[in-house]
Amino acid sequence: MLSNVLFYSLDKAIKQYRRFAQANIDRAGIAITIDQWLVLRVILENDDLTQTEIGDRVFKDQASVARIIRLLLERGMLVAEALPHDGRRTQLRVSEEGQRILDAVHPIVLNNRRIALQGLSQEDNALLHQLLERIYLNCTPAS
Amino acid sequence: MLSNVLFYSLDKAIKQYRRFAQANIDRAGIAITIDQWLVLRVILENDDLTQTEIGDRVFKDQASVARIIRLLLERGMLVAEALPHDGRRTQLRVSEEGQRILDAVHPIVLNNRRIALQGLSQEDNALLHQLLERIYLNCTPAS
DNA sequence: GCAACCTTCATGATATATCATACATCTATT
DNA sequence: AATAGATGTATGATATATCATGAAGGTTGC
Repeated sequence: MLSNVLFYSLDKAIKQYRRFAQANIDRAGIAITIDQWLVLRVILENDDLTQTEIGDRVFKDQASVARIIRLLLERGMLVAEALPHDGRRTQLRVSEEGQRILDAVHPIVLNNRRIALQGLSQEDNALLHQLLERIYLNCTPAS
Repeated sequence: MLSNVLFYSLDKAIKQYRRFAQANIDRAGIAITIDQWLVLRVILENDDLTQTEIGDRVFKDQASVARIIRLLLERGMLVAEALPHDGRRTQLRVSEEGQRILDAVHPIVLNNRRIALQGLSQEDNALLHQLLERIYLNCTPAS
């Protein structure tokens, strides 16, 4: 039975949550995807990461991060300036427009989470995080 | 903190599991993606579904299913024949090659699940499914 | 039997994921 | 300082996700 497949249950929950969350952002008239939002948030919190480091934090490939950053630059949510000490990199900064969008998305994210977790106790929530982390570790090759 | 974001934890676990599972299939020299495998399995279990119905079961868009089916046909894992009573549809069947691949993937899937769930008790496992289902329902608009 | 509507499937556009690779630049070693 | 190796970024190819739409076929009501 497919429903016994762990992948299937996880995939089902995350996809529904993703659709729900994205729909609520869209409905608010905010032009950003969840993935772009994640990257933008990481850059806001730490603006001197490489693309690979950003990818580690948001669990994306460097190539995906590169393309998301390009979009965020094109749409004016990020600005870049050359770094004098390393010609390969640029200094990324969340622009005012980017900050405006982050501010607008924030309450929506909180509300999404609240609705998604309705009926789950604090202990359920903690256990869920713990189990997900355990699965993550189990699937992570020893390094 | 990003780690507080439900989406983030779910995304992290499912992505790592997906990479782990796909790597094990690749390592066995089997040329199929997890998503193709899911669709193939559903067709094996029920070969008279429309693309939309298949999509409902594997939690994919009809457009995604259409493209996955085209690939499965191109790679000889599925065969199609016209349905006399409805010119829009075709009868899909898992080919011998498709069955061979399903058989080869099966033990790998079981092993993936076993490893991913190491250290989780029966109750943990049941609770995980239950919590994921609850999140799914919470994110599903009343219909 | 025809018109209006619905279903099924295909496909274009855009975003993301993954792998591989190319290119530039930086660092370490000698 | 020159070179070898490591790092940072961009991009091509392929697969998938989502939305929108088009085209063909089916169904219903009249």
